[in-house]
Amino acid sequence: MPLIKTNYIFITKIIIINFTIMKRKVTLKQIAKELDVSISTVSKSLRNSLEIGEDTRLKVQAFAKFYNYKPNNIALSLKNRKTKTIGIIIPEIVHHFFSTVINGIEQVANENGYSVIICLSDDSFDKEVLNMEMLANGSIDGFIMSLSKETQFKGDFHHITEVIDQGMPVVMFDRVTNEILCDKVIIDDKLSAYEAVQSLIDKGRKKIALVTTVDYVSVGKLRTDGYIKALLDNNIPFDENLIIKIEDVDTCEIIIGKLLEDKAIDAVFAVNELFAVICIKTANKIGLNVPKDLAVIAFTDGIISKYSTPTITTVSQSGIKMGNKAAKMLIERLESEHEDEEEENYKTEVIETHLIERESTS
Amino acid sequence: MPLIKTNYIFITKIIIINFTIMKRKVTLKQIAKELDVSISTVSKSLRNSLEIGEDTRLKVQAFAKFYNYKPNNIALSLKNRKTKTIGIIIPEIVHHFFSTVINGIEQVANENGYSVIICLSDDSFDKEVLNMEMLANGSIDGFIMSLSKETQFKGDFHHITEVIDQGMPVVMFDRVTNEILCDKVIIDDKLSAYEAVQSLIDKGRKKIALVTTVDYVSVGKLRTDGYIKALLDNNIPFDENLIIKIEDVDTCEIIIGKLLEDKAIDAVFAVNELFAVICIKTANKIGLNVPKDLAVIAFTDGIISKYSTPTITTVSQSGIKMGNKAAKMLIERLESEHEDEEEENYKTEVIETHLIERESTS
DNA sequence: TTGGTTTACGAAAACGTGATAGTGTTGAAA
DNA sequence: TTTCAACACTATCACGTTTTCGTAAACCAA
Repeated sequence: MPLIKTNYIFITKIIIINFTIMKRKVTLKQIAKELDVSISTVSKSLRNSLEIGEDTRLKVQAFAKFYNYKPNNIALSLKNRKTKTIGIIIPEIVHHFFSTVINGIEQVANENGYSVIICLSDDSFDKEVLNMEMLANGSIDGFIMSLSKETQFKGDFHHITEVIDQGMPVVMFDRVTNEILCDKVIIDDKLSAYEAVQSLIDKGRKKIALVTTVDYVSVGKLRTDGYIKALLDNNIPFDENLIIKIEDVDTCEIIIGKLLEDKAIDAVFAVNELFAVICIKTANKIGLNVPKDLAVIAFTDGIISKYSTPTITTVSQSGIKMGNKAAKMLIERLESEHEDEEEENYKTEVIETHLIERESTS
Repeated sequence: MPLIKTNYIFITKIIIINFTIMKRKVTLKQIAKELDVSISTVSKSLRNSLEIGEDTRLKVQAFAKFYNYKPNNIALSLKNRKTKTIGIIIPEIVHHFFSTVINGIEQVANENGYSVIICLSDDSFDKEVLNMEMLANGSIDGFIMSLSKETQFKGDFHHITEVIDQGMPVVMFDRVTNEILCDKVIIDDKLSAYEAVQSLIDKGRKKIALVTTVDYVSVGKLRTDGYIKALLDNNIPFDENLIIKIEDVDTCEIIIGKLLEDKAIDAVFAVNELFAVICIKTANKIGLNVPKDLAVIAFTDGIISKYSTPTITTVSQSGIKMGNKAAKMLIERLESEHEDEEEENYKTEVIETHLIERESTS
C-alpha cells in the first residue's frame, strides 16, 4: 500500500517543518519546496487538475490541508484584476438609515463572496474625493455611494466621472444627482412626501408646516416638492412662512419654536425623524399636545420614531432593501462586464416606501 | 529651450494616445512604452530618484500627471506584504454604539493612511469565523473586533488564536474575553455600573431593579456584578427577583411589565438604553411617573436616551474614543512589528465613562 | 524499431510595483 | 593613452497566484 507509506513519511516530515516555519501563512512556493515538486504542480493539485497524478495530488492536498493553506487574496486580486471588494462611500455611519443600507449591502455582498470596504466622507467634499481616489487605485471593483452634502452643494462631480471613465462601475443611492450617468437606487421622495402630507390632510389637518433641509440636499428638495404638490392638489393655500429649512441641527430648536408660535398650525411634516422629535419636544414645551393639537409625521423610519413619546408616524424607506438592491446592481454589472463591454444601459431603481402609522398622528 | 520643445512633442503625443488607450488606469509599463524608456526609469522618475536625468524625470512626471497615474494598491500590497487595511468584525452595524466605534476607528485609520474593511457577524459564530478567515488571507494587516454573542456563549475562540498565531495582530473591544491574549479596549463595566447604581442610592432610591442581558454576554455580566456590589456596599439587601435577564428584545416588554408590578421598586438600572426606554414606556402604561415614581438609568449613551421622553440618564461610554484607541493600538503594533519581533506586551486600555444626568433621574 | 499518443510534471509568463544590481557612455585625472 | 568615477539608464528579481506551453518518460500500435 504505497499510499499509506507516503502518508507516513509525509507526517513525520510535517512535524519537523512545523518547528522551523511555525504557523505563519504557507505559500505555494513553500509547499512546493517541502514536497520537492514545482509550484505549478502544487497549484494544479489543489485545484484538482487531472494533469497531476493521483499520488502527488493527494499528497499535496493533505499537506496543504494540514498547514491550512489558503490562497493569498492579494495575489489573486492582482492576477485576476479584480478584488471581490465593494467600496462604500457614505456621509456618516452613526446614522440609522446609512447603517441600515450598509447592512443591506453587506448581506448581498457576502452571499456573493464580496467584502465591503467603507469610507466616510463626513459630508465633506474633500474627504469624499480623497477616499474615492484611494479606493479607485485597485482596491475595489466598484462603488456604492451616497453624496456628501458639500458635494451636492458644490455640484462638483468630477471625481465620480473619473472613476466611471476608468471603467469602474458606480451605484448611487439616496442622495444622487442627475448629472452623473450611472445605476441608482432611490425612493420616490416626491411621491412619498406627497402621500405623507395627503394622509395629514385626510385626517382633517388644515395648516401643515414643513421642516426640511436646505435645498441643495437633493432628497430635501424633492420632499419639499411633494409637500407643495399635495397642498396645491387639495386647494390648500401654500404659505412660504410654513416652510423652514434647517441648516444646523444644533440650533434648530429655536427656529422650530418660533414656527410653532403660530397656533393655527395643526400638523408638521418633517423630512427626517430628528426634526420630528425635536418638533414634538418643542411642542410639548409650549403646551401643545401631540397628536391632539399637532400631528407630526416624519420621513425615514428609524429608532427614534419607534421609541419617542409619542411614537412617530413615519414614511419608511427600507435601507436594507436599498442596500440589497444597490449591491445586486453593482455585482450584476461587475460579473457581466466581461461579456459585453460597456453597454451603458443604466437603470434607476425606485424602492417602495410605506407609511407607518403611530401615535403622533391619529 | 529644449524643455519646451520636449513638452511640445510630448503634448501632441498624448492626444494621440488619448484616443487609443482611453482613460483606463495607466500602469508604469504603459508609460514606459509610450515614452520609450524602461519601467525602472519611470518608477524612479516618479519617486524623484536622482539616478534619473532631469529631462527624463520631468518628462515622465508630466506624462504621469496628465494621465493621473496612481500606483496600483494591490500591486503595492503584494510587494510590501502589507495592505494598509484594517479589518473590523462586529456583531451588528445598525447599532449606535458599534457605529460610533467604527467612526472612531475610521478617523484614526484615515489619518494614518489606512482603510477599513468591515464584516458583520450578525452575532453568529459561523459568520464570525468565516469573515475572519476571508480577511486573514492577505486582505488586511490586522483585526479590530468585538465578539459575537454566540462566540461568547460557545467560548470557542480558535479562529482568533489562529490569526494571532499567524502573526496578525488583533485588538478586541467591548465584548472581549480573557481567554485570548491580545490588546484590548474596554470600559470598566463593573465600576461604571457601580457608580450608576450608587448615584441612584444617593438620590434616595431604595429598591433598585436591574434589567440586564443573559450572563454569557461579558459586559452584561460585569455590569450585573457592579450592580450587586453597589447594593452590598450600601447594605441594601440583594434580591434575585429584582434582576431580570433579557434574552429576546421583542418579548421583553412583558417581562419588564411583570417586574414593575412590584410598586416598591423605585428605580431601574438597565444595561442598555433600549431596555431603559422600554422600561419607561411600560412604567407610563401602568401609571407610573418617571422619574417621580421610578428613576431610570441606562448604560450606553445613544440617540434614544437623548430624544426619549423623559430623556434618560446614562452611563456614557464614548465609542469614538474606544475606536480611536483601538485603531491607535493596532496601527502602533503594525508599524513597530518590524523592529522588534513578537514582543508580546499586550495592553488592556480602559476608557473612562461618565454619568450624563438627564430627566429620568432627579 | 519507429512513430505517435498519453501521462505527469515543470518552466515561464503575467498581474503592477519597487529595489538591487548591473551596464554602457562620457569625462576627467593620472 | 589608460583608469576610474560619475552619470543615466536598464535588466532582473520578488511578492503569490494561475495558466499556457513545453517536454521528458512511458506506453502502444504498426
